[in-house]
Amino acid sequence: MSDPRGTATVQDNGRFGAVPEATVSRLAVYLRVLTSMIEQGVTTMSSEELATAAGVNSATLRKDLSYVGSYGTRGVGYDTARLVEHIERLLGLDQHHSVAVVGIGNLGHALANYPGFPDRGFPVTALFDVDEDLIGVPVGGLPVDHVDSIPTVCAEREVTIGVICTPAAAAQSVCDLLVAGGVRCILNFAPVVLQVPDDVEVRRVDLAVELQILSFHQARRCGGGTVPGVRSGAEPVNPIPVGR
Amino acid sequence: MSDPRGTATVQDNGRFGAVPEATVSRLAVYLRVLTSMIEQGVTTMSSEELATAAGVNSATLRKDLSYVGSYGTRGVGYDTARLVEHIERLLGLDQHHSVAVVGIGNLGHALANYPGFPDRGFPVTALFDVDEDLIGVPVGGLPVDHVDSIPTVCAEREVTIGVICTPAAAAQSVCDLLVAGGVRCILNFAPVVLQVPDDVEVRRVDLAVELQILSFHQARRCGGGTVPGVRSGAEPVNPIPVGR
DNA sequence: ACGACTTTGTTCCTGCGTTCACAAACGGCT
DNA sequence: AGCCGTTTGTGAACGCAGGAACAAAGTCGT
Repeated sequence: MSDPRGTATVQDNGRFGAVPEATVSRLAVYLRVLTSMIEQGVTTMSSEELATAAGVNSATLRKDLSYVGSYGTRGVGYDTARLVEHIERLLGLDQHHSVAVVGIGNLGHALANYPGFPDRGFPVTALFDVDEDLIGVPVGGLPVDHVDSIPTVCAEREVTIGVICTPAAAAQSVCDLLVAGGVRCILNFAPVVLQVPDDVEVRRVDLAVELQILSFHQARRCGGGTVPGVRSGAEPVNPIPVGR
Repeated sequence: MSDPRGTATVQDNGRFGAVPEATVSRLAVYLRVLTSMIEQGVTTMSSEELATAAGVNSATLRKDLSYVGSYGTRGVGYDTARLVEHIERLLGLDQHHSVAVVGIGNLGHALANYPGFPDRGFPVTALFDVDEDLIGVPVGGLPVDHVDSIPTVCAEREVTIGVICTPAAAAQSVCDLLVAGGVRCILNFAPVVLQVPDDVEVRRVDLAVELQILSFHQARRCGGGTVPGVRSGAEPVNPIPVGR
């Protein structure tokens, strides 16, 4: 009934020991920084340098790297090329990936053309929409297929990751189609909580939620600003118990 | 030097007691579920119902709501309308918000037209780009201004949130311009860690990182599957010490 | 009007994640 | 060759978040 997924630790089961979820997301950041530095000709970085570049504590970084069985050299630092290689392997980036984008609206269109996907090893190989006018139209060099063909096309092209950019109402049915097509990783931009089998991993990105979080922080900083007159009128001036 | 921001608890300072960061993001989700239910005519929900709809534990939900000084009725549940009102106030949504999008490429174009922003209280009131061909062109009914005018335009239109969709190389300078224009909340889609003053809040959304996290989970589940031939060839078969 | 049931609000506790601090290891210099 | 400074890797402590369990409170039925 309850779904403990979310911020839980990834309970190993495989080749590597258990790697915390938080570490995984940071590893992806390190990877980006490292590749960027390699392009600039940097061959060695200390944990301190890499940590500041990634915006984290150096101790956290070293502990994160210890999960990948890191090969740093004491007194020198990390070999950037080797570290990239190891992180990529841990993240499974040495395996084949193929992305399908469902819902070619504004956002889907943008993601279909997003260079960051193919650049980082995630080629987009299938596009889907329900709109007949879009079917067959090439977007970013790839024709759009009908959502009904999701299961067959995804199976054919060995799609590993599905990206849902549909309206909220269509998201669950699209999700079911992706799962039927063998897709077990889903990135969901629709503002709904998807129901999936246990062996399917869903990550939700809600852009409006991000703005609301920012709004909270600003309201917090500004201090005042609560508009009067919204209250029901029966409550005391300070209804919220301050402190805990 | 080190920047502990990120997953730290929001250390109060204001009208409400300290609210954990994780709670804030969930509150935004509850808000979306609640407004959706209200549209369907639901006037009362129990913590159990709301929790399952939001995909969280009911105890967690109740604890979250306790931070907003919740007004539930024991034996009945929560009045949806009142709860929405309280959450909106806590998140600062009763205050005026105005969003600027910088970088009108594929992604910026999509965000400028993203209905979820105005629908949830975040009207987009300014667009910026560096491309001369785009200046003056209306996107979603709003003309694009040059990035050089960011400080003045943001100040004029009282922009509270800046969204950066530029290439990585331009992100920091754009960020500086936004800060100069009085913007203190920034949503950054560029894959770089921005340097900002202490009173500016930055949230980063890296779409490729999301895919990499999914990739990790899939690699983890599949078990084997490491493609041979990519290796340098000097390492033993099992270079990573299994277990810790 | 009273009892029983439902549901909230809260307290305690467990577990994870982050940080500090230190010992082991390695390169460079004399 | 041996010493020293530097940096990694890790063990321990701290703090926060999540989950279970329970008492207070309020409603519904009789």
